[in-house]
Amino acid sequence: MKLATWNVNSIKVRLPQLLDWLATAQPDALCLQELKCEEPKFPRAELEAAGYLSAVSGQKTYNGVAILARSTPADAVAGIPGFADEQKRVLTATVDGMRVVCVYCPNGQAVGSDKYEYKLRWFAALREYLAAELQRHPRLAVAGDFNVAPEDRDVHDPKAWEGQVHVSEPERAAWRALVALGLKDSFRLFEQPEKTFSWWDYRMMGFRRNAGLRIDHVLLSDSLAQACMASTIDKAPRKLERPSDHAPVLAELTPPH
DNA sequence: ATGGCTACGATCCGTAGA
Repeated sequence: MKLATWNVNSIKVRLPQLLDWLATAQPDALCLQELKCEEPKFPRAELEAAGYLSAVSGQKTYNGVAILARSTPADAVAGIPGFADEQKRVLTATVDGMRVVCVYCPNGQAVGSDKYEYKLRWFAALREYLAAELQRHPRLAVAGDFNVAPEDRDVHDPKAWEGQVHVSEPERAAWRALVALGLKDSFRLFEQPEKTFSWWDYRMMGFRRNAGLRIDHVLLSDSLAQACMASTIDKAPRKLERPSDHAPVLAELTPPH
């Protein structure tokens, strides 16, 4: 089974590319971020016609997350229970006996800003939630835009980025605290080409220069990690006209016994 | 030179992303 995540940066603008990508990549489950779309306007029918049912937590202009799957994502829960937040950044549902948490982690804007403090508080709440969810669901996947580049090798120019938001030590510590729950970065389970990234700035010809960051991730609990056969980043959609600034990240798992 | 795109909702620019 193929599990994927993609920050589409507007479901409305990217729908044609999304439909093409679903037909080509054929994921069994797909986590989407930055829908920028309220639930009533979510293109449910178009996706269903393409063979995908959806759970959606939408928001106008900002944020918004969804989980697509071949059958209805079950037992969907929006948000982090007990963490009051207007921003629609988290959606959890069960797909093929696997608990899938779709996350759009805060950007943080700048180290020391209010949004940065919110990012760190948000990660602490996510950690508590995932700890509890892991107890209930040993087969757990957390997929999405984490807005953290875990290590310097996930950064095109570590010197230029040193100490900046997305790579600062408190953010990386928050990432490691998630991993310490017993979650594996699926991408790093395998040998990977150097300078593989999942996001490139629209400006300064970021993609042409491969000036990117690896900030989109699929984390897998131990039992899922054991079943993981491959993890890749598909740069093809980033090459299209009017692309999202993020590329899809995939993890391929052998079916459960 | 700290900018440069892109999307959105409201205009004819501001906010936000990363």
